[in-house]
Order: sequence, then structure tokens, then C-alpha cells
Amino acid sequence: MQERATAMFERRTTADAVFERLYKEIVSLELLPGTKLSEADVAHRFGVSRQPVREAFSRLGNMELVLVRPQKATVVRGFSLERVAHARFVRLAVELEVVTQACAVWTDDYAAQLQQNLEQQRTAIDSAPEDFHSLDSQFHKLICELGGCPHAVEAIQQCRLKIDRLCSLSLARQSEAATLLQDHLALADALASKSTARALEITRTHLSRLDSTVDEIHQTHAEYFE
Amino acid sequence: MQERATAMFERRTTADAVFERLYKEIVSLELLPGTKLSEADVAHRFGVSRQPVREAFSRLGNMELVLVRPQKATVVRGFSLERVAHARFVRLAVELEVVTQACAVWTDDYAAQLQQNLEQQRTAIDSAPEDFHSLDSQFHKLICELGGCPHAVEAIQQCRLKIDRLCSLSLARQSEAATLLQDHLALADALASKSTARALEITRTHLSRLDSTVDEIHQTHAEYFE
DNA sequence: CACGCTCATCTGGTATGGTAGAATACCATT
DNA sequence: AATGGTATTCTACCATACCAGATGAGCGTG
Repeated sequence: MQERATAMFERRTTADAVFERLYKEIVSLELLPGTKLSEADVAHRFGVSRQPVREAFSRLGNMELVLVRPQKATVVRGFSLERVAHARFVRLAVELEVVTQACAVWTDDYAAQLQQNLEQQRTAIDSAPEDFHSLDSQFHKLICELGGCPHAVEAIQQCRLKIDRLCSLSLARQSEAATLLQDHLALADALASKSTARALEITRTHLSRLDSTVDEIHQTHAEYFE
Repeated sequence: MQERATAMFERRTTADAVFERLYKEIVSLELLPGTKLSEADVAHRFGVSRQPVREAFSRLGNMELVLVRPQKATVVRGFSLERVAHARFVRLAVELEVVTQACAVWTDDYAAQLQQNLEQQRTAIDSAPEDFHSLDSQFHKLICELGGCPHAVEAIQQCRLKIDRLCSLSLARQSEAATLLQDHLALADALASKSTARALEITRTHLSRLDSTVDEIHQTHAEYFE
């Protein structure tokens, strides 16, 4: 959703700039949940008028990143177990269907392309752990595209966005990378052998690994939840 | 998405009113795709200033119902096979997972509740065909809730919204109601016997019935597509 | 007649002032 | 000291004026 059909050569408006800047600050947790934002404040800070700020607030409100209500301070929204569960459910459903479709059309050529990405993941774990997350995304994206479900990419990405802000609070993500890679390898193998049932099962356990992370954060950072 | 956390007792702002009015006019096709909307025009027609209209345009833009770009007229967006395919894919994926979950927890009591809805569908087909659509929604919603996937309701509803505007152009929807009811009965039966595989298969064919309708409209109303 | 330029006009974007509702601080009263 | 009412201050909302880019009609020129 929402990435504002800011297609190719559209003029970049002030509101766009304010929106992107606030968006980054929120997802990177520079602005913590509960922080109060004021049109006038932000406008002054960014050196623009209140109008573009208002526009940006509206967009952020649509994404449920802030809560703006008439005559009351606009505030950065916290996490919600409900929203997380929702996103998790949809993503699981989509990934399962993607894998099903992919199994039906998989070829050796596709397997080779996946393999290339898997190699990069393997090396990244030791030498550049910060890249793993991006490679993880690409891995799932590849399966969508090769499997003939280009639509799914966007849907999955949306679900990820809703959870990523939360997961950046987690500590030991590196230690889990190895586990995730094992899942990826197993999934690639299942696809190659076109065994749908096994691929589905792997996908389920793969996505369920996020649950413990979410739980951990719910315990340690309860104040950020609503 | 988007239904604007207009929770319970929030004050109703002018922008809300303008948004809802335009929204209705668009989804009911009183405003056809391609219609040009001007902030000033609409503001004058509704007797308000441009500001709330602008806000409404922004929300409609987020929902991809209108296209608003700087210095060019805002226009009502047409349908897009791509967006339809996207929505269809996500809905299928979600429904499949819902059915899977439901099969795992289904009880006779659940079956009875579904049966009640099915009866209503049966009588509606002859006596009140205009109610069938709503009962159809409730049927799928029931499966979500009984199956333990309350999150799914919202996701499915969103997908429906994106397609419903288009389907209201279709002519003989009544003749198809009987077919849909047969699907529903078969699905209820599969759930009752907890045969997941059959339930999944029925769901696939059930949702695929929309495709011909979409194709038909794509042929007969090509001018509304983009 | 065909083409190209200019200018009036229309678009959404931005800035700003004023308003009503909500929250809060403060003071008076008990 | 606790409480109730009041005034101040803060909020987002709305209206208005102005701006710049885009459009299209009309005229002039080849």
C-alpha cells in the first residue's frame, strides 16, 4: 500500500519530503511510540509551513504509524499484538500460496538462480551480517517472481514493514541468521524436488520463528505496546 | 486498510464528510472512471473550503481510487487488471489458510452455525436476491471467526472492496448465486468432515468463478480500465 | 492551410490567520 | 489539604490568499 504512487518523474513536493523524513524517524525508532508531534513544532523544525506537515501527518495516520485526532495532540503509535498477528497471518497465507504455485512451475534454471542468492547469504552471515536482512528479502522475492506471483511481492513487503520496526528492537538477530539460512536451504531443496507438502511445512516453521522474537520484545519493551 | 480509525465517538470532521460522500459516489459508479475532479469545484459544490476537500482527495488517493498529481487535474481512477489480480491473489491465499485452520478446529456446533447462514442464503436466492451478496460476506466471515482467524476478516474485506466496484457492472449476478450457494454447501460439507484437501480445492474453484465476470467486464467496458 | 508561439486560465501546492475543542495549570473555596 | 471551577494554552481544523507548473485556446507567421 501507500507508497504514494510517487511514480518516476513526479514532482517532489514539500509534503513528500516531510513525510519521508518523519517516516524514517518513526520506523528507525528515533521517534519512540508515545512521542507527541505538533504540526507547528514540526513545521518550525523543518522550516516549512504547517500545511505540508499536516499532509504528512495524514499519510502517516493512514499507515497507522501515528494517531491524529481532532483537537488532540498527534502521537506516534506503539506496537499492537493484534496488528502484528494480522500482518503475520496475511504474510503466512501469501507465502504458502506462493510456494504452492512455485512448486508447480519450478525448473532447474530457477533453482540455479536461487542458489546464487543462497551463496550470498552464506558469505554474508560471517562477513557482513548487516546485509543478511536484505538478502532474506530478496530470497523471498525471488521465489515470488520465479513462481509466477509478482503480485505477492508487494503484499509480503507490506507485512514486513509492519513488523520490521518492532524487530529492530531485538538483540541477537545475528545468531538467528544461521537458523534462517538453514530454513532457506531446506526450502530451496523442497522446491527443487517439487515436494509441495514439505515446502509448505518448512514455510510454516520458518515464519513461526518470528513469534519468539515478538514475544521477547513484548516482555522487555511493554511500554511501547498499546 | 484505511477505514480511518474513526473509532466510536470521534468527532466528525468536515473532511470526513466530504471523503465519505465522494467515496460513495465513486464506488457506486456515480462518478465514472476518468471523471475529472477539481478541489475548487467540489469545494463549491459541497459548500466548504478547499482544505477539507484536499484532505479527502489525499485519502482517496491513498486508496488508489483517484489519481492526484501536482498541477494536473485529479481524476477518478479506472480499474486495473493488475490490481484486480493482486487483490484476487491475496484473497485466495488468505481464504485458503483460513479454511486450513478451520478444518483443524471444526466442531459440530460450528457446523450448525454455518448451516443457519446457508438456510438464509437458500431462501434469499428466490425471495430477496439483493441480500445474497451480504449473506455471502457473512458466510466467509463466519468461517474466519469460527476457524480462529479473526484477523482474516479485515484482509478479505479489503480485497473484496477493490473488486466490488467493478463487479457492480456485471449483469447476471443472480444466475450465478445458485452456483455460489452450491460451492458454499460443498465447502460446509468438507469442513464438517474435516477433509482439508477437498475444502481447499472447493475454495480455489469458488474464487476462480470471479475471473469470468472480470473478463466479461474487461471486454464490455474496456474504457473503464487503465 | 499548417505550424508554432504567447497568454489567459485552470490545476494542485504552500503559507498564514483565525476558530473551537481539549488539556492543564492555577487559584479560590470549603 | 483536598476539591472545584476558571483561565490560559495547546491542539488540529478550517478558510483564504497567493504561487508555480501545466494546459489549451487563440493569434500570428511561414
